[in-house]
Amino acid sequence: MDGRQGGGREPRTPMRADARRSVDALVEGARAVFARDGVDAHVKAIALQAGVGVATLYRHFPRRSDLILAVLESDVDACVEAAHELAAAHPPMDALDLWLDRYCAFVLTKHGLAAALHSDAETFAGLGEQLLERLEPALDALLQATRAAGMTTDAASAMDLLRAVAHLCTPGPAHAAYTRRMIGLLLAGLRYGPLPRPRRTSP
Amino acid sequence: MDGRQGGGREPRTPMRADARRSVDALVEGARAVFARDGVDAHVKAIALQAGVGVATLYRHFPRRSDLILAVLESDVDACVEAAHELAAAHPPMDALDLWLDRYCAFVLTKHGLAAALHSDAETFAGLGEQLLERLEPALDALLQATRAAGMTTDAASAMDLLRAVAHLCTPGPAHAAYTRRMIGLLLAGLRYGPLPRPRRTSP
DNA sequence: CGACGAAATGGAATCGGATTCCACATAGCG
DNA sequence: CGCTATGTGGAATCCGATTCCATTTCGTCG
Repeated sequence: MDGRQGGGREPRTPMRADARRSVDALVEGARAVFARDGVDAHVKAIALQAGVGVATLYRHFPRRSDLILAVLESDVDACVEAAHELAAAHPPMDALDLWLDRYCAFVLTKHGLAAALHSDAETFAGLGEQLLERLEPALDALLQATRAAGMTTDAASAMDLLRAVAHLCTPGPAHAAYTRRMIGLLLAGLRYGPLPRPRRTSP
Repeated sequence: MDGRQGGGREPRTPMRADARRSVDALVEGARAVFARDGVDAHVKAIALQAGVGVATLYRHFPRRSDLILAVLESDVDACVEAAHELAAAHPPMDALDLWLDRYCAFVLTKHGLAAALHSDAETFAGLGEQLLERLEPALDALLQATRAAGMTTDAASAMDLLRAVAHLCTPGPAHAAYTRRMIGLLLAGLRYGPLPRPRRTSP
């Protein structure tokens, strides 16, 4: 990755004003086009929507995944903030549950992009990790609170849960109810701890 | 879908012998190439491996997903059989747990293909449903047994679980331990039932 | 304030691979 | 054995991603 504008906060070389304008337009355009056409939207459509040429797109986002990542980052930040607010406004277990709901809604909305996060191709390798790592401290704080209250076991880490929910959410918005039910089950498992595994008797 | 060779068992018009040979070669070739190059393998590579022309490939499998589906079907059948064997050899809860393990291993092995199952594109729409529907009665039998023994609630159906595990497995073989842990949690949730949801206090 | 060099830009050119087309081959049948 | 519908290979076509480069614009420094 270039690291100049996608993930990094502090560009070493101050970016030229027109370049910053292009990047912003591109991210906004990509958000709109991804929402309309899905994650496999044509590169040209994004450039058109942003009002720039394709070369400009490629200059700033050499790989498609860079663009996806950029689009997702602002949503992630909103999720992090929601965690703090919920923690302040609710008892630990409720805050945890409600935040998972919030996170789930985020992944559901962006499910097309989220699917790309764990595509098998190298194109997307490690793309999602960066997002999850940003989310991790927020969820970890919620979890620490429920653990301190004796409401959950440590059978799964914050990262574990983040991944699990992200995966559970991939089927798409039509299955929102299903997803929420599965997350509820997962949470109950976390509450009571895993079952003892059976001993294998035959191979 | 064509329905002549992919999913259907009984072709209405008896297929010509050379055509059947092509189909078999294609499926075997695709299995090999997918395993080597991943689900995005070049169409040409598959045709080459099968020793046929690309037109032949397209004639029998107009869409890529048809080929993927064909490759997966035999593995699914093995899973169904395993369910029956485990049910006969173990107590209900153990059989369920062990079978989920088996199913998880299957999805993990074919995770590249499994990822395609819930891709957002229409290309793959409904592709996985067919497989899950074949698996569903097998798991349902296992679940009925655990329910009869009072070991699980009906908080999730067989189909629910099938989907959940399939999704949980998508990260890939490297995360096998993680996946198994999450499934354990899910199972514990199923054992004890979901937690009551908190009432929403602020929007 | 007004050049000048580096960075950025747009659109045309290129490239790669999926999909389609069609003239030829062969199985299955009388 | 010959006839017809079905199946086949590979060449032709099409489509979109990626790269290239002549031109424009920014930001700075004299």
